[in-house]
Amino acid sequence: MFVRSLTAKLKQKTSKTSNLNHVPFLIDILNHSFTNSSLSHVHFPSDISQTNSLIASYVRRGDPVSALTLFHSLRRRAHSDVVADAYTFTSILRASSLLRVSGQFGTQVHAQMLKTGADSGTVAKTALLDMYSKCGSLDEATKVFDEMRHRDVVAWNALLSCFLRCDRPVEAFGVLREMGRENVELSEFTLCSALKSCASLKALELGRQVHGLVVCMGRDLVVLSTALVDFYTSVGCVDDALKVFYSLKGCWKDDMMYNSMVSGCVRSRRYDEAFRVMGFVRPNAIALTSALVGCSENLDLWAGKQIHCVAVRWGFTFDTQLCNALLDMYAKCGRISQALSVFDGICEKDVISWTCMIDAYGRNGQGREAVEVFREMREVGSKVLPNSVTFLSVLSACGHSGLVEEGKNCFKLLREKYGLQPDPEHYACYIDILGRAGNIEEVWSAYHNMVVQGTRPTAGVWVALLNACSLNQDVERGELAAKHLLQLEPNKASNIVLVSNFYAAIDRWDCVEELRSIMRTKGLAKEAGNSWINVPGFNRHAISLSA
DNA sequence: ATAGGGTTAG
Repeated sequence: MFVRSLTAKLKQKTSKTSNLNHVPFLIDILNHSFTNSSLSHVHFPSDISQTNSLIASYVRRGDPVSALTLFHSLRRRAHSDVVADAYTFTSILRASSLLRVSGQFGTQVHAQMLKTGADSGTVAKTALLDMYSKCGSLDEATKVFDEMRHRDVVAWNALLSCFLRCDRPVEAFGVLREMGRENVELSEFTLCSALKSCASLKALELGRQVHGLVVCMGRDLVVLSTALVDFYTSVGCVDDALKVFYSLKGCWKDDMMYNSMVSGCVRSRRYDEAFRVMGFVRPNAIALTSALVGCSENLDLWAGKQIHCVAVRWGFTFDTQLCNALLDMYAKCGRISQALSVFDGICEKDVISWTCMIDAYGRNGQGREAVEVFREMREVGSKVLPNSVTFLSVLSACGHSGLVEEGKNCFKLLREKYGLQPDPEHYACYIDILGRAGNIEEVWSAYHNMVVQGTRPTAGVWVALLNACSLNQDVERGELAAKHLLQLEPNKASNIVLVSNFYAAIDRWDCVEELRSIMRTKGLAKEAGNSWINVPGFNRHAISLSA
C-alpha cells in the first residue's frame, strides 16, 4: 500500500536530488525488506511526537528499515507541519548504525541536523559521536565531543567506547583519567569500558581496583560480571573469574556470560572447568565452538563426539564456524574420514573450512589429498580465496609428503596468481621442501630471493637452511646458517641440538662434543617430546549437556 | 545517547 508506492517513487527518483539517492544501497535494502516491514499496516501519524515514538519503537524492536522509511517519507512531506526534530534524528542515527550503513548516510543526517539546529543538545551530540564511532571515524567523533558544551557521563562513556572500538586502550585510559579530573560520577557503563581497557592492557592491579568499584555499586549486573570474567581470564586469573561466575546469584546468567566463562577456561587450558560450566548452560553454538577447541588441544575425541551429538540435536550444524571447529577437532584427533564428512556437510565453506581440511590431510601425511582439496578450492564456483595461512598449510603438506613439484607450484601461485607476499614461514617451508629434494642450489637461491624481496630471515628460516645443509653436506654455508641461528636464539636447547646434529652429519665430532658441554654449562636440556593417549575409562570428563 | 562472548598454521 503506502509502502509499496513509496518504493516505486524511490526508484523513479533515483536520479533526482533526494538525499537518500546518494546511497543507492540503502534503497536496495528498503526494496528487499518491504514485504516484511511492519510499516505496511500502519497509517501515518499526524504530529512529530507520535512519529518519533513510532520511529523509536521500530528501532527498539530491531526494525531499522521501517524507521528509515518513515523518516524518509517525513522528509518528502516537508511542506506539511510534521518536521523532524532532535528526537527524530537521534533515533535515525541509531537506526543507521544498526543497518551498518556507511558513514555517508550518517554525515547527511548530520548535515540535516546542522541545518535545522537539531544538533546542539548533549543527547543529539552524543548520538552523533556514537554514529561516527561505529563508522570508524575517530576524528569526527572526537570533534563532536570537543564541541559539546555540557558533557554528562553518557557522553564521556560514548567517547570511552569509541576509543575501545578502535582498539586504542591507552587513549581510553586517558579518557578515564580525564573523567576523574572533571569529577564525573562513574556509571556501570564506565566500569565496563574500564575493565575492557584493563583486559587488553593486561593491567591486573588496576582491574582489581575496578572490581572493587563494581562491588561498591552493590548490584549483581550480568554485563559487568561478564566483563569481569573476561578481564580475569585474559590476565590469566581463571580462578578469580570462576569466583565471579559462581558468586553471581541475584540475576539471570545469559549466553554471553556462559560463553565468556567457557572460552576463558579453554584459553587457559582448564578443560575440566570448561565442561563443568557447560553443564549449566542451554547449548548455544558459540559455547560449543569454544569447547571444541578445548577438545582439539586436549586430543579428547570422546568429549568432542559428545559435543558433535549435541550440535546435531540442537540443529547447530548449519553454523560454519562450529563445523570448522568440529572438523579441526576430528583432524587433530586423527579421524580424517570423520573430518572429511564434516567438511562435505558444510553448506557455506569459508576460507577456514578449506584451510582446516587441507591441514587435516597434510598433518596426516596425505599430501596428495591436501593438494587435491587446494585445487578444488581454486576451481569453478568457489568464491573463497586462499589466504597466507592456506598457503602455509599446503606448503607444509607438500613438505611432509615430499611433493616437490606441487610445493614449487604452490609457492609460485602464492605470489604470481594471488599477489601475496610470502612470509618468512612460507620461505621456511619452501626451503625445507627443496632441501629434502636434494636441490641445495635452489635452496640458496630461494634464500637470496627472500633477502632481495626485503624479507628478514627468522630463526625458523635458519633452521630450515641448516637442515637442508645437513642433508646435502653443504659444510660452509651450513656453518653460516648455524652462526645466524645461534645469534638469534642462543639459549634455545633445540637449536643447539640442531647445530650439533649438523656437525655430526659432516663428521665434526669435536664440535658436537663442544656444543654438548656448552649445553651442560648453560644448564639446558632439550624438552622431552610427548604425546597424548586416551585410556578408556580414564581422562574422561563427565559432561552433562542438557540435551 | 553510552557497556559484555566464538573459529584456522609449523
